[in-house]
Amino acid sequence: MSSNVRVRFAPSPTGYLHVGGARTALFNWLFARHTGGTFILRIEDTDKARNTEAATQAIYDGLNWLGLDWDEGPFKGGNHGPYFQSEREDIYLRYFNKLKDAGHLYEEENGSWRFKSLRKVVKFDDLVCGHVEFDMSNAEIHPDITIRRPDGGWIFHFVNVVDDIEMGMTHVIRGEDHLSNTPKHVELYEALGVPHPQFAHIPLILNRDGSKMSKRDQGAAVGGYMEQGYAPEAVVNFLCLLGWSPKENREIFDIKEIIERFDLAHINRKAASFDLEKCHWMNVQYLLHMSLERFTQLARPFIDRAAIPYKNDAELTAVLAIVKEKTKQLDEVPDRISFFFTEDYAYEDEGVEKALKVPGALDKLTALAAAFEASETWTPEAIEATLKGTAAANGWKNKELIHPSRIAVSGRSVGPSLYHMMEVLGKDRTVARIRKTVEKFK
RNA sequence: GACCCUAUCGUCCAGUGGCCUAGGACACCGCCCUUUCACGGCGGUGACACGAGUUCGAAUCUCGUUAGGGUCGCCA
Repeated sequence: MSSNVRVRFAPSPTGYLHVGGARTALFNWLFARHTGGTFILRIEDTDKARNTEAATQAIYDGLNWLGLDWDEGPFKGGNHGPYFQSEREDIYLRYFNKLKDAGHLYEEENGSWRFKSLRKVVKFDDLVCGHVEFDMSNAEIHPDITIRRPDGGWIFHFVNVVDDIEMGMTHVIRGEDHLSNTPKHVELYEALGVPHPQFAHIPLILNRDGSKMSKRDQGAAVGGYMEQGYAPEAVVNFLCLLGWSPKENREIFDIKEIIERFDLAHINRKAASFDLEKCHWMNVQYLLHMSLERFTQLARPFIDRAAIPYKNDAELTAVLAIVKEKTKQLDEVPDRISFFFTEDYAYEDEGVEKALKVPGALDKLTALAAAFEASETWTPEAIEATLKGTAAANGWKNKELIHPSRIAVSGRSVGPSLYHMMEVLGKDRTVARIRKTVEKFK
Protein backbone atom coordinates (compact mmCIF):
# COMPACT_ATOMS: atom_id res chain seq x y z
CA MET A 1 0.00 0.00 0.00
CA SER A 2 1.32 3.41 -0.83
CA SER A 3 -0.12 6.89 -0.75
CA ASN A 4 0.91 10.48 -1.22
CA VAL A 5 1.01 11.09 2.52
CA ARG A 6 4.23 12.80 3.55
CA VAL A 7 4.98 13.52 7.18
CA ARG A 8 8.10 14.48 9.03
CA PHE A 9 9.78 14.57 12.39
CA ALA A 10 11.75 17.81 12.60
CA PRO A 11 13.76 17.93 15.80
CA SER A 12 16.22 20.56 16.81
CA PRO A 13 19.49 19.04 18.03
CA THR A 14 19.80 20.99 21.23
CA GLY A 15 19.65 18.31 23.89
CA TYR A 16 18.68 14.71 24.37
CA LEU A 17 15.81 13.01 22.65
CA HIS A 18 12.86 13.58 24.93
CA VAL A 19 9.98 11.11 25.28
CA GLY A 20 7.62 13.81 24.09
CA GLY A 21 9.66 14.23 20.94
CA ALA A 22 9.94 10.48 20.58
CA ARG A 23 6.18 10.15 20.74
CA THR A 24 5.73 12.89 18.16
CA ALA A 25 8.14 11.00 15.92
CA LEU A 26 6.30 7.77 16.67
CA PHE A 27 2.87 9.19 15.76
CA ASN A 28 4.24 10.59 12.51
CA TRP A 29 5.89 7.28 11.75
CA LEU A 30 2.73 5.32 12.57
CA PHE A 31 0.66 7.58 10.38
CA ALA A 32 3.09 7.12 7.49
CA ARG A 33 3.23 3.36 7.95
CA HIS A 34 -0.53 3.07 8.34
CA THR A 35 -1.24 5.06 5.19
CA GLY A 36 1.67 3.76 3.18
CA GLY A 37 3.09 7.27 3.08
CA THR A 38 6.57 8.64 3.52
CA PHE A 39 8.25 9.48 6.82
CA ILE A 40 10.93 12.13 6.66
CA LEU A 41 13.57 13.15 9.18
CA ARG A 42 14.63 16.76 8.97
CA ILE A 43 17.17 18.28 11.31
CA GLU A 44 16.26 21.84 12.27
CA ASP A 45 19.71 23.16 13.06
CA THR A 46 19.27 26.84 12.33
CA ASP A 47 20.48 27.96 15.73
CA LYS A 48 24.22 27.51 15.41
CA ALA A 49 24.86 28.55 18.97
CA ARG A 50 22.77 25.77 20.49
CA ASN A 51 23.17 22.79 18.20
CA THR A 52 25.59 20.00 18.96
CA GLU A 53 26.90 16.89 17.27
CA ALA A 54 26.08 14.83 20.32
CA ALA A 55 22.47 15.93 20.26
CA THR A 56 22.15 15.06 16.60
CA GLN A 57 23.61 11.65 17.32
CA ALA A 58 21.17 11.19 20.21
CA ILE A 59 18.29 11.74 17.79
CA TYR A 60 19.59 9.08 15.40
CA ASP A 61 20.31 6.66 18.23
CA GLY A 62 16.94 7.15 19.84
CA LEU A 63 14.95 6.77 16.63
CA ASN A 64 16.97 3.75 15.57
CA TRP A 65 16.55 2.13 18.93
CA LEU A 66 12.80 2.66 18.84
CA GLY A 67 12.73 1.24 15.34
CA LEU A 68 11.41 4.42 13.74
CA ASP A 69 13.12 4.21 10.39
CA TRP A 70 12.83 7.19 8.08
CA ASP A 71 12.38 7.05 4.33
CA GLU A 72 14.10 10.33 3.57
CA GLY A 73 16.64 12.23 5.60
CA PRO A 74 20.18 11.94 6.93
CA PHE A 75 21.97 8.77 5.72
CA LYS A 76 18.99 8.03 3.49
CA GLY A 77 18.91 10.93 1.10
CA GLY A 78 15.82 11.58 -0.98
CA ASN A 79 14.56 13.92 -3.64
CA HIS A 80 13.76 16.77 -1.28
CA GLY A 81 17.09 17.33 0.42
CA PRO A 82 19.25 18.53 1.91
CA TYR A 83 17.67 17.41 5.17
CA PHE A 84 19.63 19.74 7.38
CA GLN A 85 18.30 23.26 7.54
CA SER A 86 21.84 24.56 7.82
CA GLU A 87 22.37 23.39 4.23
CA ARG A 88 19.29 24.96 2.71
CA GLU A 89 20.38 28.58 2.62
CA ASP A 90 19.63 29.18 -1.06
CA ILE A 91 16.10 27.88 -0.70
CA TYR A 92 15.36 30.16 2.23
CA LEU A 93 16.82 33.12 0.39
CA ARG A 94 14.56 32.42 -2.57
CA TYR A 95 11.45 32.36 -0.41
CA PHE A 96 12.63 35.35 1.54
CA ASN A 97 12.94 37.40 -1.64
CA LYS A 98 9.57 36.20 -2.79
CA LEU A 99 7.97 37.50 0.38
CA LYS A 100 9.98 40.67 0.32
CA ASP A 101 9.08 41.45 -3.28
CA ALA A 102 5.43 40.94 -2.48
CA GLY A 103 5.70 43.48 0.33
CA HIS A 104 5.18 41.06 3.20
CA LEU A 105 8.44 41.85 4.99
CA TYR A 106 10.00 44.83 6.64
CA GLU A 107 13.39 45.40 8.17
CA GLU A 108 13.96 46.48 11.74
CA GLU A 109 16.55 49.06 12.70
CA ASN A 110 18.89 46.37 13.99
CA GLY A 111 18.78 44.50 10.70
CA SER A 112 16.35 41.71 11.59
CA TRP A 113 13.38 41.03 9.32
CA ARG A 114 9.75 40.67 10.26
CA PHE A 115 6.77 39.23 8.52
CA LYS A 116 3.78 41.57 8.34
CA SER A 117 0.74 39.75 9.68
CA LEU A 118 -2.26 39.68 7.39
CA ARG A 119 -4.39 40.85 10.31
CA LYS A 120 -7.37 38.67 9.65
CA VAL A 121 -9.17 35.91 11.43
CA VAL A 122 -7.28 32.68 10.77
CA LYS A 123 -9.32 29.51 10.73
CA PHE A 124 -8.23 25.93 10.29
CA ASP A 125 -9.46 22.46 11.06
CA ASP A 126 -7.05 20.56 13.22
CA LEU A 127 -7.26 16.80 12.86
CA VAL A 128 -7.03 16.39 16.63
CA CYS A 129 -8.34 19.64 18.10
CA GLY A 130 -11.08 20.31 15.59
CA HIS A 131 -11.99 23.72 14.27
CA VAL A 132 -9.77 26.47 15.66
CA GLU A 133 -9.93 30.21 15.13
CA PHE A 134 -7.49 32.94 16.01
CA ASP A 135 -8.31 36.60 15.60
CA MET A 136 -5.01 38.01 14.41
CA SER A 137 -6.30 41.54 13.84
CA ASN A 138 -4.84 42.99 17.02
CA ALA A 139 -1.11 43.58 16.69
CA GLU A 140 -0.66 43.91 20.43
CA ILE A 141 -1.96 40.43 21.02
CA HIS A 142 -0.28 38.89 18.00
CA PRO A 143 2.84 40.88 17.12
CA ASP A 144 4.53 40.38 13.76
CA ILE A 145 6.94 37.51 13.88
CA THR A 146 10.64 37.81 13.21
CA ILE A 147 11.83 35.49 10.49
CA ARG A 148 15.46 36.47 10.10
CA ARG A 149 18.15 37.49 12.55
CA PRO A 150 20.39 40.51 12.05
CA ASP A 151 23.23 38.09 11.33
CA GLY A 152 21.22 36.52 8.54
CA GLY A 153 20.20 33.43 10.55
CA TRP A 154 16.71 32.08 9.96
CA ILE A 155 13.95 31.74 12.51
CA PHE A 156 11.94 28.59 13.07
CA HIS A 157 8.53 29.81 11.86
CA PHE A 158 9.88 30.74 8.46
CA VAL A 159 12.17 27.81 7.69
CA ASN A 160 9.71 25.34 9.08
CA VAL A 161 7.01 26.52 6.70
CA VAL A 162 9.36 26.81 3.73
CA ASP A 163 10.68 23.29 4.25
CA ASP A 164 7.23 21.83 4.72
CA ILE A 165 6.28 23.39 1.38
CA GLU A 166 9.46 22.36 -0.41
CA MET A 167 9.41 18.86 1.00
CA GLY A 168 5.77 18.41 0.08
CA MET A 169 4.40 17.69 3.51
CA THR A 170 0.74 16.72 3.45
CA HIS A 171 0.28 16.52 7.23
CA VAL A 172 2.00 18.26 10.08
CA ILE A 173 1.73 16.19 13.24
CA ARG A 174 3.43 17.98 16.13
CA GLY A 175 3.12 18.84 19.80
CA GLU A 176 0.30 20.99 21.04
CA ASP A 177 2.81 23.62 22.08
CA HIS A 178 2.74 24.58 18.41
CA LEU A 179 -0.98 25.13 18.22
CA SER A 180 -0.63 28.80 19.10
CA ASN A 181 2.09 29.15 16.45
CA THR A 182 -0.08 27.66 13.76
CA PRO A 183 -2.01 30.82 12.77
CA LYS A 184 1.32 32.50 12.09
CA HIS A 185 2.30 29.61 9.90
CA VAL A 186 -1.03 29.65 8.11
CA GLU A 187 -0.47 33.33 7.30
CA LEU A 188 2.94 32.50 5.88
CA TYR A 189 1.42 29.84 3.63
CA GLU A 190 -1.19 32.31 2.47
CA ALA A 191 1.37 35.02 1.76
CA LEU A 192 3.36 32.49 -0.23
CA GLY A 193 0.25 31.48 -2.11
CA VAL A 194 0.46 27.85 -1.09
CA PRO A 195 -2.26 25.77 0.60
CA HIS A 196 -1.24 24.69 4.07
CA PRO A 197 -0.91 21.04 5.03
CA GLN A 198 -3.37 19.41 7.39
CA PHE A 199 -2.48 19.99 11.01
CA ALA A 200 -2.72 17.53 13.88
CA HIS A 201 -1.62 18.84 17.25
CA ILE A 202 -1.07 16.09 19.73
CA PRO A 203 -1.35 16.74 23.46
CA LEU A 204 1.76 17.13 25.55
CA ILE A 205 3.16 14.66 28.02
CA LEU A 206 3.18 15.78 31.65
CA ASN A 207 4.76 14.40 34.80
CA ARG A 208 2.75 12.31 37.20
CA ASP A 209 1.98 15.40 39.25
CA GLY A 210 0.69 17.26 36.20
CA SER A 211 3.66 19.54 35.78
CA LYS A 212 5.29 19.90 32.41
CA MET A 213 7.83 17.22 31.72
CA SER A 214 11.23 18.71 31.27
CA LYS A 215 14.59 17.26 30.43
CA ARG A 216 15.61 16.62 33.98
CA ASP A 217 12.51 14.70 34.99
CA GLN A 218 12.68 10.99 35.57
CA GLY A 219 11.89 9.04 32.46
CA ALA A 220 12.24 12.06 30.20
CA ALA A 221 15.21 11.02 28.08
CA VAL A 222 14.94 8.15 25.64
CA GLY A 223 18.59 7.41 26.34
CA GLY A 224 17.62 6.49 29.89
CA TYR A 225 15.48 3.61 28.66
CA MET A 226 18.28 2.37 26.49
CA GLU A 227 20.74 2.43 29.38
CA GLN A 228 18.43 0.83 31.90
CA GLY A 229 17.58 -2.00 29.60
CA TYR A 230 14.04 -1.47 28.57
CA ALA A 231 12.97 -3.43 25.52
CA PRO A 232 12.36 -0.87 22.78
CA GLU A 233 9.17 -2.65 21.74
CA ALA A 234 7.83 -2.15 25.26
CA VAL A 235 8.60 1.55 25.27
CA VAL A 236 7.02 1.92 21.83
CA ASN A 237 3.90 0.08 22.97
CA PHE A 238 3.69 2.25 26.05
CA LEU A 239 4.17 5.49 24.13
CA CYS A 240 1.52 4.52 21.58
CA LEU A 241 -1.03 4.19 24.33
CA LEU A 242 -0.18 7.56 25.79
CA GLY A 243 -2.72 9.80 24.11
CA TRP A 244 -4.02 7.28 21.63
CA SER A 245 -6.16 4.22 22.05
CA PRO A 246 -7.15 1.33 19.79
CA LYS A 247 -10.39 1.22 21.77
CA GLU A 248 -9.92 -2.28 23.00
CA ASN A 249 -9.59 -3.17 26.62
CA ARG A 250 -6.12 -4.58 26.44
CA GLU A 251 -2.66 -3.11 26.72
CA ILE A 252 -0.20 -5.24 24.83
CA PHE A 253 -0.15 -4.69 21.10
CA ASP A 254 2.69 -5.57 18.82
CA ILE A 255 3.76 -2.91 16.38
CA LYS A 256 2.00 -4.54 13.45
CA GLU A 257 -1.31 -4.40 15.25
CA ILE A 258 -0.74 -0.78 16.13
CA ILE A 259 0.13 0.20 12.58
CA GLU A 260 -3.07 -1.45 11.39
CA ARG A 261 -5.19 0.37 13.93
CA PHE A 262 -3.51 3.75 14.15
CA ASP A 263 -5.45 6.85 13.19
CA LEU A 264 -5.28 10.52 14.01
CA ALA A 265 -8.99 10.78 14.77
CA HIS A 266 -8.62 8.74 17.95
CA ILE A 267 -5.81 10.75 19.43
CA ASN A 268 -6.89 12.19 22.76
CA ARG A 269 -7.14 15.90 23.23
CA LYS A 270 -6.09 15.76 26.83
CA ALA A 271 -2.49 16.03 27.95
CA ALA A 272 -1.27 12.74 29.41
CA SER A 273 0.76 12.20 32.55
CA PHE A 274 3.72 9.93 32.20
CA ASP A 275 3.39 6.90 34.45
CA LEU A 276 6.83 5.35 34.65
CA GLU A 277 5.49 2.46 36.74
CA LYS A 278 3.15 1.37 34.02
CA CYS A 279 5.93 1.62 31.47
CA HIS A 280 7.99 -0.55 33.76
CA TRP A 281 5.20 -3.10 34.02
CA MET A 282 4.89 -3.20 30.28
CA ASN A 283 8.60 -3.81 29.97
CA VAL A 284 8.31 -6.76 32.36
CA GLN A 285 5.54 -8.18 30.21
CA TYR A 286 7.63 -7.91 27.08
CA LEU A 287 10.70 -9.40 28.70
CA LEU A 288 8.62 -12.25 30.03
CA HIS A 289 6.98 -13.15 26.76
CA MET A 290 9.67 -12.46 24.18
CA SER A 291 11.70 -15.26 22.64
CA LEU A 292 14.94 -16.37 24.26
CA GLU A 293 16.72 -15.29 21.09
CA ARG A 294 15.38 -11.75 21.38
CA PHE A 295 16.11 -11.66 25.10
CA THR A 296 19.68 -12.76 24.48
CA GLN A 297 20.10 -10.19 21.75
CA LEU A 298 18.89 -7.38 24.01
CA ALA A 299 20.86 -8.56 27.04
CA ARG A 300 24.15 -9.14 25.27
CA PRO A 301 25.40 -5.53 25.33
CA PHE A 302 24.88 -5.40 29.07
CA ILE A 303 26.63 -8.72 29.56
CA ASP A 304 29.54 -7.70 27.39
CA ARG A 305 29.88 -4.35 29.12
CA ALA A 306 30.06 -6.15 32.47
CA ALA A 307 32.66 -8.51 31.02
CA ILE A 308 30.86 -11.64 32.17
CA PRO A 309 33.32 -14.48 31.35
CA TYR A 310 31.03 -16.95 29.62
CA LYS A 311 32.74 -19.58 27.48
CA ASN A 312 30.32 -19.83 24.60
CA ASP A 313 26.85 -18.87 23.49
CA ALA A 314 25.35 -22.22 24.42
CA GLU A 315 26.46 -21.79 28.00
CA LEU A 316 25.22 -18.21 28.12
CA THR A 317 21.88 -19.04 26.58
CA ALA A 318 21.28 -21.86 29.05
CA VAL A 319 21.78 -19.42 31.90
CA LEU A 320 19.70 -16.67 30.34
CA ALA A 321 16.87 -19.11 29.81
CA ILE A 322 16.38 -19.47 33.54
CA VAL A 323 16.83 -15.83 34.56
CA LYS A 324 14.68 -14.40 31.79
CA GLU A 325 11.39 -14.80 33.59
CA LYS A 326 12.71 -12.96 36.64
CA THR A 327 14.28 -10.06 34.80
CA LYS A 328 12.58 -6.70 34.96
CA GLN A 329 15.20 -4.58 33.28
CA LEU A 330 18.06 -5.80 31.14
CA ASP A 331 20.62 -3.90 33.18
CA GLU A 332 19.96 -6.40 35.99
CA VAL A 333 21.13 -9.31 33.89
CA PRO A 334 24.89 -9.21 34.65
CA ASP A 335 24.21 -9.30 38.37
CA ARG A 336 21.61 -12.02 38.03
CA ILE A 337 23.94 -14.33 36.12
CA SER A 338 27.38 -13.49 37.50
CA PHE A 339 27.57 -16.37 40.00
CA PHE A 340 27.17 -18.93 37.25
CA PHE A 341 30.48 -17.95 35.76
CA THR A 342 32.77 -17.83 38.78
CA GLU A 343 33.49 -20.09 41.72
CA ASP A 344 34.45 -17.01 43.66
CA TYR A 345 30.91 -15.74 44.14
CA ALA A 346 30.01 -13.66 47.18
CA TYR A 347 27.68 -14.86 49.94
CA GLU A 348 24.82 -12.66 50.96
CA ASP A 349 25.06 -11.97 54.72
CA GLU A 350 21.42 -12.20 55.62
CA GLY A 351 20.90 -15.41 53.70
CA VAL A 352 23.92 -16.97 55.35
CA GLU A 353 22.59 -16.08 58.80
CA LYS A 354 19.17 -17.51 58.12
CA ALA A 355 20.03 -20.61 56.15
CA LEU A 356 23.57 -21.68 57.00
CA LYS A 357 24.26 -20.50 60.52
CA VAL A 358 21.47 -22.56 62.00
CA PRO A 359 22.03 -25.82 63.89
CA GLY A 360 22.41 -28.81 61.61
CA ALA A 361 22.37 -26.89 58.35
CA LEU A 362 25.88 -27.86 57.31
CA ASP A 363 25.34 -31.53 58.13
CA LYS A 364 22.22 -31.53 56.03
CA LEU A 365 24.11 -29.99 53.14
CA THR A 366 26.79 -32.64 53.47
CA ALA A 367 24.16 -35.35 53.24
CA LEU A 368 22.57 -33.62 50.26
CA ALA A 369 25.91 -33.37 48.45
CA ALA A 370 26.44 -37.10 48.93
CA ALA A 371 22.97 -37.87 47.61
CA PHE A 372 23.52 -35.66 44.59
CA GLU A 373 26.87 -37.27 43.92
CA ALA A 374 25.29 -40.68 43.91
CA SER A 375 22.43 -39.72 41.62
CA GLU A 376 22.37 -41.16 38.12
CA THR A 377 20.44 -38.54 36.21
CA TRP A 378 20.69 -34.78 36.41
CA THR A 379 17.45 -33.23 35.31
CA PRO A 380 15.37 -30.72 37.29
CA GLU A 381 12.90 -33.48 38.11
CA ALA A 382 15.62 -35.87 39.25
CA ILE A 383 17.31 -33.19 41.31
CA GLU A 384 14.03 -32.34 42.99
CA ALA A 385 13.36 -36.02 43.68
CA THR A 386 16.80 -36.51 45.16
CA LEU A 387 16.48 -33.46 47.38
CA LYS A 388 13.02 -34.32 48.63
CA GLY A 389 13.99 -37.96 49.02
CA THR A 390 16.95 -36.98 51.18
CA ALA A 391 14.73 -34.80 53.30
CA ALA A 392 12.13 -37.49 53.72
CA ALA A 393 14.66 -40.21 54.57
CA ASN A 394 16.03 -38.07 57.40
CA GLY A 395 12.80 -36.59 58.63
CA TRP A 396 13.71 -33.08 57.50
CA LYS A 397 11.48 -30.55 55.89
CA ASN A 398 12.13 -29.81 52.22
CA LYS A 399 12.91 -26.22 52.95
CA GLU A 400 15.64 -27.22 55.38
CA LEU A 401 17.55 -28.36 52.31
CA ILE A 402 16.18 -25.93 49.78
CA HIS A 403 17.23 -22.69 51.42
CA PRO A 404 20.74 -23.74 52.47
CA SER A 405 21.48 -25.31 49.11
CA ARG A 406 20.32 -22.20 47.26
CA ILE A 407 22.73 -20.09 49.28
CA ALA A 408 25.45 -22.72 48.88
CA VAL A 409 25.41 -22.90 45.11
CA SER A 410 24.66 -19.26 44.33
CA GLY A 411 25.57 -17.26 47.43
CA ARG A 412 22.11 -15.76 47.34
CA SER A 413 18.71 -16.23 48.87
CA VAL A 414 16.87 -15.23 45.74
CA GLY A 415 17.40 -16.36 42.19
CA PRO A 416 16.16 -18.69 39.50
CA SER A 417 14.28 -21.90 40.09
CA LEU A 418 16.58 -23.97 42.33
CA TYR A 419 16.44 -27.23 40.40
CA HIS A 420 16.92 -25.54 37.04
CA MET A 421 19.76 -23.54 38.46
CA MET A 422 21.47 -26.74 39.62
CA GLU A 423 20.84 -28.40 36.31
CA VAL A 424 22.56 -25.58 34.45
CA LEU A 425 25.47 -25.61 36.90
CA GLY A 426 25.86 -29.32 36.36
CA LYS A 427 26.19 -32.09 38.89
CA ASP A 428 29.89 -31.74 39.54
CA ARG A 429 29.85 -28.04 40.17
CA THR A 430 26.71 -28.27 42.29
CA VAL A 431 28.26 -30.91 44.54
CA ALA A 432 31.58 -29.05 44.68
CA ARG A 433 29.90 -25.77 45.58
CA ILE A 434 27.86 -27.34 48.35
CA ARG A 435 30.99 -28.98 49.83
CA LYS A 436 33.01 -25.81 49.46
CA THR A 437 30.31 -23.91 51.31
CA VAL A 438 30.22 -26.44 54.13
CA GLU A 439 33.99 -26.08 54.56
CA LYS A 440 33.78 -22.32 54.47
CA PHE A 441 31.16 -21.99 57.20
CA LYS A 442 32.30 -24.81 59.48
C1' G B 1 -2.41 39.40 32.03
C1' A B 2 -4.18 38.24 26.83
C1' C B 3 -5.08 34.33 23.42
C1' C B 4 -5.64 28.98 22.50
C1' C B 5 -6.40 23.82 24.09
C1' U B 6 -8.29 20.54 27.80
C1' A B 7 -11.34 18.45 32.08
C1' U B 8 -14.05 10.12 33.78
C1' C B 9 -10.65 6.22 39.54
C1' G B 10 -3.80 8.54 42.18
C1' U B 11 -2.12 7.36 36.69
C1' C B 12 -3.12 5.61 31.36
C1' C B 13 -7.37 4.45 28.55
C1' A B 14 -12.97 2.76 27.38
C1' G B 15 -17.56 5.30 27.28
C1' U B 16 -19.90 9.73 21.57
C1' G B 17 -28.20 10.67 24.96
C1' G B 18 -30.94 5.43 27.40
C1' C B 19 -26.86 -1.17 27.31
C1' C B 20 -23.46 2.97 33.26
C1' U B 21 -25.90 0.60 40.09
C1' A B 22 -19.46 3.92 34.72
C1' G B 23 -15.61 -0.97 32.10
C1' G B 24 -10.15 -2.44 31.43
C1' A B 25 -4.84 -1.68 32.77
C1' C B 26 -0.83 0.24 36.21
C1' A B 27 -0.20 1.26 41.32
C1' C B 28 -2.21 0.01 46.23
C1' C B 29 -4.68 -3.64 49.86
C1' G B 30 -6.34 -8.75 50.96
C1' C B 31 -6.45 -14.10 49.68
C1' C B 32 -4.55 -18.25 46.64
C1' C B 33 -0.42 -20.68 43.95
C1' U B 34 4.84 -21.49 45.38
C1' U B 35 11.76 -23.97 47.06
C1' U B 36 13.38 -18.06 47.11
C1' C B 37 12.10 -13.95 44.22
C1' A B 38 8.98 -13.17 40.50
C1' C B 39 4.99 -14.63 37.26
C1' G B 40 -0.03 -16.06 37.49
C1' G B 41 -5.21 -16.45 39.58
C1' C B 42 -9.29 -14.43 42.61
C1' G B 43 -11.36 -10.32 45.27
C1' G B 44 -11.25 -5.16 47.17
C1' U B 45 -10.52 0.37 47.74
C1' G B 46 -11.17 4.11 44.02
C1' A B 47 -13.65 8.76 39.22
C1' C B 48 -17.84 11.42 35.56
C1' A B 49 -14.38 19.27 38.64
C1' C B 50 -18.65 22.59 39.97
C1' G B 51 -23.23 25.28 38.55
C1' A B 52 -27.04 26.30 35.27
C1' G B 53 -29.65 24.75 31.06
C1' U B 54 -31.53 21.35 26.60
C1' U B 55 -34.17 16.54 26.90
C1' C B 56 -38.99 11.87 28.86
C1' G B 57 -33.72 10.74 29.93
C1' A B 58 -26.97 13.30 30.27
C1' A B 59 -20.31 11.13 31.87
C1' U B 60 -22.03 11.97 26.89
C1' C B 61 -25.16 18.33 23.92
C1' U B 62 -25.00 24.06 25.27
C1' C B 63 -23.41 28.08 28.43
C1' G B 64 -20.85 29.81 32.69
C1' U B 65 -17.37 29.07 36.78
C1' U B 66 -13.11 26.75 38.47
C1' A B 67 -8.73 24.10 37.57
C1' G B 68 -4.62 22.31 34.53
C1' G B 69 -1.62 22.85 30.20
C1' G B 70 0.22 25.68 26.02
C1' U B 71 1.60 30.27 23.38
C1' C B 72 2.74 35.34 23.62
C1' G B 73 11.61 35.16 21.67
C1' C B 74 16.39 37.45 17.03
C1' C B 75 14.46 28.56 20.93
C1' A B 76 12.44 24.99 18.08
